[in-house]
Amino acid sequence: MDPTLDTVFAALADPTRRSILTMLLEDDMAVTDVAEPFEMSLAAISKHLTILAAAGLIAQEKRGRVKWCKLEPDALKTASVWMQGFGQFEPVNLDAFEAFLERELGEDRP
Amino acid sequence: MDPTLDTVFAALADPTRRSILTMLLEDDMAVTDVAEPFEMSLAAISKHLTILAAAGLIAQEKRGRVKWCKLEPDALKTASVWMQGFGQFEPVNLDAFEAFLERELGEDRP
DNA sequence: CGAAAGGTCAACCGTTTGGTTGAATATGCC
DNA sequence: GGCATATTCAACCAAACGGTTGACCTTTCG
Repeated sequence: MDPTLDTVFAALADPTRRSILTMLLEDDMAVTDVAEPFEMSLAAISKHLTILAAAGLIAQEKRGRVKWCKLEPDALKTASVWMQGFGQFEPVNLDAFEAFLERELGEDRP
Repeated sequence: MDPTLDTVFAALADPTRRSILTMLLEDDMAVTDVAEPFEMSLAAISKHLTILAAAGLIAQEKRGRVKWCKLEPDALKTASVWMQGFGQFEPVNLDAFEAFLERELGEDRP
């Protein structure tokens, strides 16, 4: 909808929402299944998903009574490009990039 | 200092703070000079700078009565790497990532 | 049909955020 | 010493955030 840098970065600032994105890296999920590993109400997760969708980070499609959530990484591009403007000072760090999948797909989930 | 993804993304979520970072791309600045173009109080800018420093995005060094602020892009690297992890499945974003690497690697050439 | 499952809505609550103002604290300068 | 400059501190405020609960639709299924 209106994925500005504000909304994207604000959406990414919450650990629960980042965990949700990481979960969606593996597969599309229904809202209830997204909520399952978290120790908070379904309504709270529903709100988080709304925020992620408003930021353009996920898309939600209702099929039957189930609402499927899937990753929509385009919104990340805007923010990523913005950040890379500062990257000119960064040394190359492929190690960190490789460590990403290990760390995020491993530890980060509740 | 505790530059987590939480604090980094939260710091980046505010447009004023992103503007400050952009200004600091050009040169190090004193707090008063950072505040000058904004239509808000000096105290407000001082708070923003504290948040940026807590996120590790800037460093502040006091010389005399002037506190100099300089960009500290290392904290961005963590967040950038995190984001790029999502981009790898997206062809469009893959291009951005390749461009990023090309630029970074290009610095070594004469 | 009626009941259960999947989600959202609405109202509420405590905490955080982003801003203000005025006083306070250093530091530099004549 | 005394005054201006640079910056932070403290108290306050409205709005936004992250969560809860209970009521409410919609869809599926026996």
